[in-house]
Amino acid sequence: MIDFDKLDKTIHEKGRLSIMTMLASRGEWKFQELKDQLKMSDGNLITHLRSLQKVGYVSTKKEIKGRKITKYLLTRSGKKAFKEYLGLLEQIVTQGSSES
Amino acid sequence: MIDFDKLDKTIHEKGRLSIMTMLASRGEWKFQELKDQLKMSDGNLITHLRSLQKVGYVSTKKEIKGRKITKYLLTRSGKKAFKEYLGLLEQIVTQGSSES
DNA sequence: TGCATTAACTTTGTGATACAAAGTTAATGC
DNA sequence: GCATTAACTTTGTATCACAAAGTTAATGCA
Repeated sequence: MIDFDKLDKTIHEKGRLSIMTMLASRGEWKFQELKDQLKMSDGNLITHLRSLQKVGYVSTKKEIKGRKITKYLLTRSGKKAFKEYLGLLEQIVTQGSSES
Repeated sequence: MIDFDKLDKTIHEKGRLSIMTMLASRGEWKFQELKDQLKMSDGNLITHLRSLQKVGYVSTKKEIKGRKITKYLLTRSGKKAFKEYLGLLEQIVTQGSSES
């Protein structure tokens, strides 16, 4: 039986899952890029990013020169947590496709 | 880019996802069996089952003889929706594991 | 010098909902 | 007829996703 208690609630939410997937697929994303791709409001996006930072999955890089630009990326711990989350998804896919 | 809008919100919630996974892996489950396996309260479990029924993913079979027993199973539409949901999970796993 | 513009926020309000606890109904078996 | 059990229903609470609007600070152009 799959242990659904292990399913990371922070990652599992749709908005944050899409953020995590993007960050995992490519190193760094600007706030604006995430916003454009995911079509989220400023408030919603920043809130999700904040909660991902709070649990230590995401960090930021600030541009020093020019207009203020913030880039978001996964931390080591974020990569690990996401990997584990994907492991669980794989289990679900496998079990769900078995159709016994 | 993965289309996260297609991610079925009814299925995606942890509790209902675990129910759907169980129902997909084996034909019929008694209310009691689901409750024991998933360690949910009566109220929580029945509420999730109701919302799955409401969207037509789950149906019931009642025992006619003996103590009242209700069995839950996926409908055709539920199987289809779950399959599509799993398709999206697969995309996420694939993209997430690519680590470009 | 100052004004419009833009990025990245913060604040606030609302509606939805996961979940637990406790109560209800109806049937069984002793 | 009384305790027990399955399958609910009802109710309350706390969380949280999301949008809208306001804030701050920096830029570049008039």
